[in-house]
Amino acid sequence: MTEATRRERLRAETERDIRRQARALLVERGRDAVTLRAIARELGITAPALYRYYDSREDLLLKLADDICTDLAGELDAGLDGLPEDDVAAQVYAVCRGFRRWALGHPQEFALVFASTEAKIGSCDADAAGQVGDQFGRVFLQVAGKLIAAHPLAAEVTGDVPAELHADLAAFRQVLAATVHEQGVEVDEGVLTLGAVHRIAQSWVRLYGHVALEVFGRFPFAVANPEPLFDSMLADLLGDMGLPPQP
Amino acid sequence: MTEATRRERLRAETERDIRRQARALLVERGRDAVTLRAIARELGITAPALYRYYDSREDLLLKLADDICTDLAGELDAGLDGLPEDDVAAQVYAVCRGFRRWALGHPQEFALVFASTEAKIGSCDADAAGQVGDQFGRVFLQVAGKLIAAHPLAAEVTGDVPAELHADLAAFRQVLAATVHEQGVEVDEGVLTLGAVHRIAQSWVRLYGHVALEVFGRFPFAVANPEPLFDSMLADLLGDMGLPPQP
DNA sequence: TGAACTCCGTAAACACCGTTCACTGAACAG
DNA sequence: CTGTTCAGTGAACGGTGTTTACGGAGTTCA
Repeated sequence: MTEATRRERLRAETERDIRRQARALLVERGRDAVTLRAIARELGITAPALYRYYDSREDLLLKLADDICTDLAGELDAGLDGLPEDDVAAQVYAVCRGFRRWALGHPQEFALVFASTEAKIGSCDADAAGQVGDQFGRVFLQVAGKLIAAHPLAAEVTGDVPAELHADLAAFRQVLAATVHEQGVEVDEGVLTLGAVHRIAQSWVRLYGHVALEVFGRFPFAVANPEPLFDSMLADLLGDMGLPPQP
Repeated sequence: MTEATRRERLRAETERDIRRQARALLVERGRDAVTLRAIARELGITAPALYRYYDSREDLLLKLADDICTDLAGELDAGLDGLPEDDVAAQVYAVCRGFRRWALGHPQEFALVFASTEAKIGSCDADAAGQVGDQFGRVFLQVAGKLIAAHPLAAEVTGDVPAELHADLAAFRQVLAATVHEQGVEVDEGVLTLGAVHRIAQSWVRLYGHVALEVFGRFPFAVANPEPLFDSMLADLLGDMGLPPQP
């Protein structure tokens, strides 16, 4: 039945335990508290044992960031679950609101994955094959692709895109197309204009900007009631994308 | 001449040295490398001596963040220096481009001040008196205020602002007015509509969002040529504010 | 079964870290 | 000169990441 040997099962189990403990420490007391010795102590083993599973603390944090991306993607997917297949607007709202909710509820994880100066952590860029690197990026790009496909921005928008941007945006288009395709949804090449992918990038700038500012408390004034501020940004953003207003 | 006693002079001098060393460590090897022992070692003293100057490492980092804000403000002010007093558009461009340039050139400092989960670091919100907390906020808000004053957005924009936002935006308006006033520039109360300050907040979201994404490398695709991407965002943003296009 | 091998976990050690504490000696105030 | 203030010290405590040599259990194969 179980292909795995006893040793392999045990190994997988402790690896899971390690990440779970690391995660708990990160959530409760911040990145600096994710300590090899603290993890080991909690697991009833010694710190050097962890080196059988990870090359270093840095390596563990990297894997942890990957886990977090996957969990976030799962949460966003769950939020997408009950929605009608053809109501792209609702899906976009769900992903954007879900991202904000998750970030506010998991500030330490957000900081690790989305505000880390270590280049290796959570960098969402695609590898050579044009596949997106992490699970969160997958969800975001899938919905973005469906948004473009459902609400084709006229070609006239493309004219606005400066020539210097073409190369980068073409690369982005490829990533988008690959991500959407991976999910089985076909999107017309003609619809995926540079202007459209440019707007997607701008949308990510605004979504990320708002969420990060809120998580880090860096608005230039004390925001007592942040939710409507976010909603107005979101409405604006989706208006720019050609979607009708929606609660 | 010098009112200060010998002891006071020496104290001020070593305090400056401490911050300079701390800053160097932050820049060269990141936040975690800003270590009391490393600073002391470099200064030829022992670590406990630093406790005569700061309550803790955390306290030192907080003061460091304040220094950084002031330096950033100085750099932005310098970029503003040669510009014609009445060309607000040029001033806005200078501040936005200057902020990006600074952030890309000082990623560790940017992360400390603008992406820290510790609430006490760099939180730009105003205190009870309506004064902005840090020097960087001062520069940003001054230029924003002048932008509104020079290019009054018609009152019709205000109608778009949801009622739930009014309280927060009114607070922001107060901060803005106080900051601009502090510099001697008068701005008409009628011009500072809620719609206008709302757009300022949205502009900060986009400026911060782009810069942070670039510093942390979290665009969903590999950006080979980020400058035009920033410029197009900036042009869009200032178009929204009612400014004419500009190189 | 028994030998050979793989590999998880250990203890000890090294070089760091923040922080506290009792102390010295120079600068200062009168 | 006397008493006080205070920057800086050295020792110590408990914490950290990481390396090393080593034991012992799981696995493989003859």
